[in-house]
Amino acid sequence: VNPRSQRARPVREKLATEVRREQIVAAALALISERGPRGFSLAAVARHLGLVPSALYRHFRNKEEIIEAVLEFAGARLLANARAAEQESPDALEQLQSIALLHARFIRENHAIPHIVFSEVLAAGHPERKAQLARLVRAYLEAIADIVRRGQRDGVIRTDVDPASAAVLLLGLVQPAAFLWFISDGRFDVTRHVRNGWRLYEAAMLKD
Amino acid sequence: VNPRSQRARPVREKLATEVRREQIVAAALALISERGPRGFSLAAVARHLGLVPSALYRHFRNKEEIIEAVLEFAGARLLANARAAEQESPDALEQLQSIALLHARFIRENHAIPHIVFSEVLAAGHPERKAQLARLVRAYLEAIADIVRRGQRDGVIRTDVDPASAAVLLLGLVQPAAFLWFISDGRFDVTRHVRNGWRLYEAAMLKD
DNA sequence: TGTACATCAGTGAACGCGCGTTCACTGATGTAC
DNA sequence: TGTACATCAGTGAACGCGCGTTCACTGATGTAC
Repeated sequence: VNPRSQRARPVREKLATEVRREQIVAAALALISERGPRGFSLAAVARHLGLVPSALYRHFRNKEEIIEAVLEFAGARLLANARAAEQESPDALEQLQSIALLHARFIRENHAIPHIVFSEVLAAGHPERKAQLARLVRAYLEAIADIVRRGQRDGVIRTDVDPASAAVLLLGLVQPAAFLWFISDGRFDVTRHVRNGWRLYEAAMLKD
Repeated sequence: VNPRSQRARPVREKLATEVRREQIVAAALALISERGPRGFSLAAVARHLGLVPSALYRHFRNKEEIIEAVLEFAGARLLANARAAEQESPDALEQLQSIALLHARFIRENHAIPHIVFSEVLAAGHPERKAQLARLVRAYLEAIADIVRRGQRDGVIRTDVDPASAAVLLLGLVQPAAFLWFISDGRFDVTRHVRNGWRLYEAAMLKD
């Protein structure tokens, strides 16, 4: 036996907590994306970073806290998408289309999201995790509804549609597409569906 | 100590395999609905039926086979909904609305479905489970697309919409609503959203 | 109608496994002098 | 610039737990005679 291999992990790399926290969140997302919620174990996260499981406890109090950080990250990304879309064009309908496309891309590039949203991560977690997710989604839908209202004021969107319903329906442009993409192992073309669906959505919303 | 309690399970109830298989599938759905995918353990299923875990192996080869049966049951229900909707009215648009409402009700009454669809049940299971789900959803969407095509032939639906996209979009009427209902602990009104959303969907589909 | 027997649903003890978490420790890193 | 020390990220052994699964058994049920 090689004597060097008997000394376990001879060179240890120490990184600051802020760096490790980000790495751990990224590893959690990657693992859920690749192997589903069950693939997200502390052992797997640690292995991904070249650490030992107990090392994670230097940066998070427990697994629950890691899930909290993952949700926070995903929520921030969705809201950032909404804000970015608002910058792109002054037209409310174009902003809505842009949000749908950015949302589709986000899920396509990071399909941990549907897993987290529906999965055991919530069921197993404390009720606070579910409440956190509810708050996050509500903020996102509120941002979309605001755009719809602005479009109604500007005279590009029919005034007889309920902004909240229109926001949920925009989610409906993306969510089933992401779902089909997921179960078809990537064969379903999300962007193509969102573009096709958008034409219907626009036709329904457009002021005559 | 009461001597009767020392004799474990003095009266044993034996039921035919076909009966037990149905009970086991029903128990699995109930447990996932109430406690999420993690709540669906063989121990919990057995407890639910007043059995011992190993008894389940008289009726299914392993846990995987139970999941297969659950998916089969759910898929049959969705297709039955589609067929029932077709009986209710000759009008394609009314049939589509009916499917959306029946689907919403099915999920509302049995919210194991979103869990199963996205959750670890798939991630953990063999690839065949995912393929089974994909087949099931494809059949459902195909049934809906057929109705859209019929509506186009009958002149009630615009001919420039892609039937497949229209089918996915109908799913988008229901899926986000079910999701919001789930994370809001039942406070979101699914049926109200589906009715509101339907008006937009209809407006987009209607032949001028 | 009564008895003998085969079938097979249900039992309970036991298993190996991966999980999240703890704890006393080690030793690299940055700071104070 | 060089040394002593506090800090704290990382270690590794150990834990209790619930899980899916096995296996030799028991005894209720339905059938053949």
